Amino acid sequence: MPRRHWLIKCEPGSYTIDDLAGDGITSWEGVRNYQARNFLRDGMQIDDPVLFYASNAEPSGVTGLARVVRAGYPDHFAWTPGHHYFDEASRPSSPVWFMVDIDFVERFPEVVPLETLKATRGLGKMMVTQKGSRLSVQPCTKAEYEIVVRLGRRAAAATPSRSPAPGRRRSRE
DNA sequence: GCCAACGTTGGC
DNA sequence: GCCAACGTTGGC
Repeated sequence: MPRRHWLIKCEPGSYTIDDLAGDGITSWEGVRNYQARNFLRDGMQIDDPVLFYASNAEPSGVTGLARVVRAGYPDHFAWTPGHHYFDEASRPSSPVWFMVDIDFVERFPEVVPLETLKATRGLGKMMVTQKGSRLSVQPCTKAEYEIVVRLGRRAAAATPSRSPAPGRRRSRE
């Protein structure tokens, strides 16, 4: 099967690429949307590349890369009464919700903002750039993934305010 | 904090 | 099975 590529969203108040860098491997539980569930359960395979997207952020955008290290398995947090992710409809004998494990790969020097994604050639059809796209687990194409990676690795150089071009720097104040 | 877009629930 | 009401997501 060809390698699949993904984008996962999380609000910085919950989890960030820095948290992932610190944790290394983490479980990705708590997704409570059927379409996203299907991608977690049926789509994500070990070693699939993942874009890590910060939503509701300033700015929102892709902050780094992760990798699937465990394919879909039942979200057992749904079975713990009182837990934030508890759902009485899910049982060990017939789990409703699924999760994966991901591993940290890379933190971009700067976030690649949604605005940049929208303005970048080749990303016009990417799910995350569509209006009203709320899915927290999305597939993307290999080409889209690679474009975003290129943007992410160049982000620092593309931020003009950060470092003036050498030739234009004043030698003395 | 606003609100548009979307998903889910439940009355009928 | 329709659809209004409601809840949530997430850009802005």
